[in-house]
Amino acid sequence: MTVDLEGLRVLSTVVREGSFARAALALNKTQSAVSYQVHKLEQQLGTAVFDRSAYRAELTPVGERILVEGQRLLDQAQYVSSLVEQFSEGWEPRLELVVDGMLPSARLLAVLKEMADLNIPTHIQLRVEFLGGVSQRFEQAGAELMLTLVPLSDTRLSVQALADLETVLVVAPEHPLALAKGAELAVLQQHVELTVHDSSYSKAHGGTQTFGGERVFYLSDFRAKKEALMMALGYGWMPLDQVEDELQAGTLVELDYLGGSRHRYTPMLVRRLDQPVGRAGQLLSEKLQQQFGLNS
Amino acid sequence: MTVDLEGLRVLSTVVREGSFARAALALNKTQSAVSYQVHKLEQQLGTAVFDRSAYRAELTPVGERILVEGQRLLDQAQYVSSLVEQFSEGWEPRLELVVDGMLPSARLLAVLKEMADLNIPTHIQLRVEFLGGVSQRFEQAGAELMLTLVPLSDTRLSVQALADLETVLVVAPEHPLALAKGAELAVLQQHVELTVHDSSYSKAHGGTQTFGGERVFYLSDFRAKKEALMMALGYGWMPLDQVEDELQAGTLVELDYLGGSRHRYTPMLVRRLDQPVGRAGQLLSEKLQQQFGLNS
DNA sequence: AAACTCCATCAAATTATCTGATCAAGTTAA
DNA sequence: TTAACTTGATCAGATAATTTGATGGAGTTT
Repeated sequence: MTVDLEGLRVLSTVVREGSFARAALALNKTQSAVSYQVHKLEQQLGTAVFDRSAYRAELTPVGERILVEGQRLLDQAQYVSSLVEQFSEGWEPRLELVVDGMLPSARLLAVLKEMADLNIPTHIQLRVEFLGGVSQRFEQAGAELMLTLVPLSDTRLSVQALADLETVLVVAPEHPLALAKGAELAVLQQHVELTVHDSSYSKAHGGTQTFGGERVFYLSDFRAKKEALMMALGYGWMPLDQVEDELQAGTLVELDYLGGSRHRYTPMLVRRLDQPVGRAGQLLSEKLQQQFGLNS
Repeated sequence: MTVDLEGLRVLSTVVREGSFARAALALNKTQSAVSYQVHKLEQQLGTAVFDRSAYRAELTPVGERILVEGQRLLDQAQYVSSLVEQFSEGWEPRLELVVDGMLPSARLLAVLKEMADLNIPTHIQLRVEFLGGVSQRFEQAGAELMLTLVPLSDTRLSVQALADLETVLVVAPEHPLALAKGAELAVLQQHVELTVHDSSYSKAHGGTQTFGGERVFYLSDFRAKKEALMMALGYGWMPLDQVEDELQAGTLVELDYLGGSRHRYTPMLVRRLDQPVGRAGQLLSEKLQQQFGLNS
């Protein structure tokens, strides 16, 4: 009841060549084999594809439409076959990159767009995790690459440090801590800290928990965290590039904390040494290093 | 060298069912037939799709990707088959509508969008022509429907008059004719008239020609004509709805012409009586009548 | 009118695919 | 740990699908 590709291929050739006989020639078949395939296709569809009442067979309206859709089908089939060829040329079928959500997403997306524009056969999967969640996911999901902020020492991994990333301790201007001068840790602990939690553990997403005596509020990502900060729910660390506009506009202010209100992280591009890197992985690594800059 | 659908169907079933044997059961085949198809597919692709080194066969990375692309292929094949079913339920494979470019295109597009949203299997082709070109195209291309402004009397056609359409004679305010009061035809003829020409004849697109002593400038469509009018290249008739904004803003002004600066056309929805109307044609007719309104 | 080209059709030959049986290897359950 | 199963491969023979090659009627070209 369903079509097969050979029938469609023959249909397409007949239309292109203009007659059954010439299509047969083009396909290295006999004319009767072409006739057979056309009949088979018509039987599968349950409708006439050609009108043979005249001298030369002509497409019926349905036939015209089947031809168009069938061509798409043939092209797609061709693509599936060509995929494998590209895989054997070093392009990997899948490439998974795990990144820390603290990293500037605009840069990441720019890199991914560049990759997409190159029309690479590789499916690139991006996963966003936080802190420890990054390397955990990297291990467990068998991802090829990760961009993590947590240092690790595993001799089976290749680690390439990228340009530093700065974080700032911020609060809303109307929050009591905004006025504090040279606040100590004890002062901070009297208020709610907002934290983006490792998403694999964040079952209690958005719920308040007591943790080591401090009051911590867990959020799913930095977008939610920024909103919570601006609503003066608490204080917290934010990547500098994600709050630059707010600091400028004064909708968020930098905390005056004795322990230092700025902190540097070093993003690291990590891949496995025991697994060969495909062409897409290689390319992605280069583009990431270029976009994020090498550690100076 | 290229894949066939049966192999992909089997691949898909094996993955869904979890083993060759259970796939065989689901497909009403024997286990060895499934094995045969998988081998065939792998040979066609030139790569292993399953890794059989362990107890149960597992997809290779390439296999996973082939599965995904193959599924798309199978869905598309299913769609091609289902198309024919819908055609036999009264939906025509193609529907061509020829319209006069003077008609308000926003309304037309609204109707076409409504049709598209209904997810109809019919391919709707819209052709824009002008005046006589509309019925010419209707005849020659064998279109199913037309919206024309030129009255015709053919007993083999069904003609349904729609709500009138008004045109205005306009010029740019800086054009000499803008100041003319009660201009006669002879006065008009001293200036260049801008006309949208029947596109099938408009080889001399955009060129000036002498025609019956009058100087006429031919343009390809009303968008170009409006621009030319605003640049004060000449005077001409425009559909009221396409220049309402400009008349309001004063970037175009209505000519004071003795013969009358306004003219009414009656758009007519025409179809052939000798050909049955498909469901899409029926639906489109109704929506056009609804959108453009019946003649009062 | 003669020579072609169009496509259909049919029996026979050729392939492609499936069956059914058997096997080695790995898993499960008692 | 053995006995009973399951997993997928393989092979010869059976069956089904496709192709060939020959023929014919109808329409075209020269």
